[in-house]
Amino acid sequence: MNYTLKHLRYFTAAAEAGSVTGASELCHVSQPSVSAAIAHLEDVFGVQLFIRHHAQGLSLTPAGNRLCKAARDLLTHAEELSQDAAGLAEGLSGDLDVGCFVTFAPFVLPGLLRVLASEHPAIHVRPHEDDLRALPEGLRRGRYEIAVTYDLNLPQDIAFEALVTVPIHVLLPARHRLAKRRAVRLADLAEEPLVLLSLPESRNHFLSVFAEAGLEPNIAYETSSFEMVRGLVANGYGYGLMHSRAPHQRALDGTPLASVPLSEPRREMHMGLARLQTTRATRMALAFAETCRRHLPALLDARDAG
Amino acid sequence: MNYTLKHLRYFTAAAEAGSVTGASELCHVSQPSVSAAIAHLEDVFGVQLFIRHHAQGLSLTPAGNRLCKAARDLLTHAEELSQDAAGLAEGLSGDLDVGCFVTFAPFVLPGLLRVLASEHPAIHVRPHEDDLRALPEGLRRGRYEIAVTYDLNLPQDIAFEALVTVPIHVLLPARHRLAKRRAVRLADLAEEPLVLLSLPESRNHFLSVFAEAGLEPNIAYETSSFEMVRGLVANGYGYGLMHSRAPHQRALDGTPLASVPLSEPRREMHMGLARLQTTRATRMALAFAETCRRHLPALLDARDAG
DNA sequence: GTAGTTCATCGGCAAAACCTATGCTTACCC
DNA sequence: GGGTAAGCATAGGTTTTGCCGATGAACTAC
Repeated sequence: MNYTLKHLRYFTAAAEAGSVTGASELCHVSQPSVSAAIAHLEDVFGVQLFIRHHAQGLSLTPAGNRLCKAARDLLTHAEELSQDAAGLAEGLSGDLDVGCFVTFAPFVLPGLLRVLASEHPAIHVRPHEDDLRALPEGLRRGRYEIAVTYDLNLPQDIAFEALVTVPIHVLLPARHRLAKRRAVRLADLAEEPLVLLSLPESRNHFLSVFAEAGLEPNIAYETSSFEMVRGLVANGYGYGLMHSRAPHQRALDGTPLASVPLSEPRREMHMGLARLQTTRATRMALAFAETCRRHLPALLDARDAG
Repeated sequence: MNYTLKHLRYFTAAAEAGSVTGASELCHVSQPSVSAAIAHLEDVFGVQLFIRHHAQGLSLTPAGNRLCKAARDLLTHAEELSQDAAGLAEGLSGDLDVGCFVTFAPFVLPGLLRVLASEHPAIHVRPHEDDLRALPEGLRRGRYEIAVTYDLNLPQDIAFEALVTVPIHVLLPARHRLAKRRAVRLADLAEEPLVLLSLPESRNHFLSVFAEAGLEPNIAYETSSFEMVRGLVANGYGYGLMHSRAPHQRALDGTPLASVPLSEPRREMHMGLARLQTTRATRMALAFAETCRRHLPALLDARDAG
């Protein structure tokens, strides 16, 4: 058997009021309740807490005095815990863990965080970059409570809200024969060597684009790095397929490259927000989602315009 | 309605075990109890704490993770409070508030503290010096839980345990005609001027000694300071009556004086321990009392021999 | 498909907390 | 000194809470 926070509250109230009756009024309970709580604490602690003065209240014993200070500390600590919880639940301040698909994280997160910081300065986002297969697992394991991702093979337990339709662009060397076209068709590319971005889910996605058209690509290289694809393409090792587009036309080694839209209509793919179906969102997550809804499309358009 | 420490215990156990069932075994309660506790916390905090994986346990949400750390802190804090209480009740370590009659405090407390420190090194005594009237009040107000005092007019609510019988000594100037006697009678003194130690209770005590003998003293001076009495007596302003005897024969100004026992049998007065009737002693107080029983007589004898 | 695992819910029961009423002790006042 | 007021403790009865066993629901794994 042990003590409860309520016992401590009645005890400290009695110490403050200097009487059981006074404490009972402070705590809005009956006088016997306070009396019993004090007796209970004296029992479990094995220490006399108060000296009873008949008809004129109580005094703390030396031991009671020390325990009263400790009890007050514990109660304020408990109060802080409640405050923390309330802050997490309702407040728009504190840390918010957000997952994001690693490839486009540097394209969208900085802008989103900037907007969020202006709308909700007290929210501090902790970004977690993962590939498309790790993101649902991160949500399930509670590493983050919301994620920005593509709707590629999302499991049933993930709720997805599409925000932006993302087209496929073809990356070509700057001097490639197709680089000046306004659009290219899959059939134009089938014979060319492909530098494939090979990440979980996205790899299959690109291949299925060809399969739906009854074509099979000619895979020359596979890499999991966005910038590696661009470097290989720029240097003439093949063409690349991308959803994310950089605002400039150079690979990291300075070699120029071109980006041309794919002309065929395809099954659309979307960038959007993913959360667990079953969980209740915190207010911070809701605020983040609202910011994404309002600003994510514009952020991507601005990139395209630039 | 609020949360209890038990709720937090079940919650943190579930976080550690990664499952409700595991937590129920850790806490030796049924699985529904843990389940209900978590649901209750999620309700009062308004935050989802866990992500439920059907058939394979739980994961903390980001918010749950933060609250879990806070809950663990609070629980260890609560555990410390219990430890403190247990230490106060049973342990022989910590602070012990002790009252002592101001006049003889410098005669007995240093020696007592030295013996106590060797027997119970972890007990730290905080001495509180008061006059005989303030001591019972200090006990009642919880300023200290035990006191070393005389049994002079002690109220009914004070329990007194006599340890040493203290005789009255007569202080005389070194060259006084009675200074060489082995003992003096009250009748020898009645006409002499008296330098009276005038503290609450003790003043009346000295006067009643004369009254019982049918005599009335000739009060020349009154002072509340032990050393002031000695100084006045040494310089020839009268004789003094004392229960406490210094180990030397000089007043603070260097003037010599003599100390002679009073010969008459009188109502005895005792030095001993005072506590409130109704309170239960802590183990530290009991240890202090035992130390006093064993060493206080010897300490006073040694003083007399020296 | 079947067995195993795990969490949530339900109904009953026991413990605890609470309240009203009362008793007991002391302080205060005429 | 007796009466009154103040204040804590106890008693009895009611409500609330906590706990358990059983059951249901949802998923995994073979």
